Amino acid sequence: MNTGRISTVLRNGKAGDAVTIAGWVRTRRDAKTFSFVEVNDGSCVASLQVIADQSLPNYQADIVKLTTGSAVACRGVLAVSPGKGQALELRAASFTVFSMAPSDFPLQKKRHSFEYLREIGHLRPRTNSIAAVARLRNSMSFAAHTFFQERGFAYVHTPIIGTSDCEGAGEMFRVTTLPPDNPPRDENGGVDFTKDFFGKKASLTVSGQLEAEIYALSLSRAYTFGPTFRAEDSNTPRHLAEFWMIEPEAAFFDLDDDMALAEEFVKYLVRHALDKNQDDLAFFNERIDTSLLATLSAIAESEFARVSYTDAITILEKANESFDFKVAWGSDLQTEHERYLAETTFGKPVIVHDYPKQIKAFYMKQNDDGKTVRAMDVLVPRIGELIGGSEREDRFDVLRARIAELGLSEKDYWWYLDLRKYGSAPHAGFGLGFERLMLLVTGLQNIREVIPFPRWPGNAEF
RNA sequence: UGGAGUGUAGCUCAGUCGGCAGAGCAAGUGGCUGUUAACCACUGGGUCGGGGGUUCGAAUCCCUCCACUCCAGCCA
Repeated sequence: MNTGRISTVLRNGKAGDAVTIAGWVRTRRDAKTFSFVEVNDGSCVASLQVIADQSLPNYQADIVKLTTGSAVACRGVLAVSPGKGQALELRAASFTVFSMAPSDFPLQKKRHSFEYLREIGHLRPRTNSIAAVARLRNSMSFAAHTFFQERGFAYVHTPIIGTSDCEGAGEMFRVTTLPPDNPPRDENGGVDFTKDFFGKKASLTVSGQLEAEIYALSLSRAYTFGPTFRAEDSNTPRHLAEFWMIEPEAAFFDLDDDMALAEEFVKYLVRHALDKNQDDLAFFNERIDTSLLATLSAIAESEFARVSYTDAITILEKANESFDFKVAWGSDLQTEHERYLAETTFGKPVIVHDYPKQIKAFYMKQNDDGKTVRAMDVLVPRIGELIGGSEREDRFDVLRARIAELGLSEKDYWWYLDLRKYGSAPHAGFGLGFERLMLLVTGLQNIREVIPFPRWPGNAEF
């Protein structure tokens, strides 16, 4: 079946063109001697208005009974539409009905709540909103790869399953093939994981960073883009149990290079959306967030603010604002503090850098002041933390001492330490939560809407 | 996981002081019409989230459980 895409027909078609399209009926309106059938194939927000005349052989039998959700194909000729709302319409010469959606089809020609749509994950991409998310997500994925490819970063597939028990980024999902009801026991009565598939405890990855460092210290520039798993009991509009993270890692990069890369990356992606997904963004701007286009244009053109953690604390202490959480040097910035900085103080994305070492991970490079590390977070209005990154500790002795100081086991990190022993080099990287980016570019409120099949506590149906 | 809120027709919601279960949309039937979430009329459609209690009587008050949403924490 040689069908055209509706996006192409609407963009390039002219009156008189013979075309065939296929898709799903959004709505039908009957006139005296013909029917208006709006068909959408997911290629763009717009549907194509098909004129089905009563002279069609299956007019009475099928067409006037078409329901929302039915699957059809139409062959005919494009014509200038005399009605308002569309430039072109398709005058059908033949009209095939593949299947008629019964009356209990869950999607109707009206707005549904996103909560309801989550319950019908198998059908929700047939809505304008979720289809627009899917197209934009595809476009953003492609742009992320293009950005790094253009800059000499190699795409590295880091493992999904790992056995390092202490990456320090939250609760992990255990991977095992041991029988849950009667696992092998060791002499202390505990589960004997040496009998497990990998010979030790294994989990789904919480970050590809440590492995990305291996490739950064061989290819110089590498990045990962893959699924990431956190078994936290999180129930918020910004967290998922399974999400996609982009993690570039570059040798001979210091924190300033890292921050510059992060800023360039975010702007590149936003600009790409503004350039290549105008129709979908216009849809979100109209239906979801009327300030979206203005916000994205501002981000694309703004210079991100940079402020040290210490200066940020000073700003927050002087702020004429009653925070629920006390501001104090040495404690982590709360969401309310981050939003105040991004939304009120600077009114644009802000990069906070050089955090106290006690609130950051062991692998971050220590400053000479003995108190802070070369870490940075990119905070954006409305979303909060979009990116977290750092320059990595590349000095063998310093890293080893830090591991000991935190009571971590050196033998768990033997290969990570080896990287500092053999040809160590300054390097830095960051992690960008892909779904957080999607929140930014769609204007949507809940992260469960911007991933095709969201997973959160109690939910993994589709 | 803590705090707050919500749960009524397929969907979105109203339901007053505890007194016969409602509207719009969707579906079905008929009508009208180059329509635009088309329109008009009629028809069918209910475990009021589940369980327990108070009461002559509970969608409504009380207890409990469940689900979802928002805020917060964990973070990306």
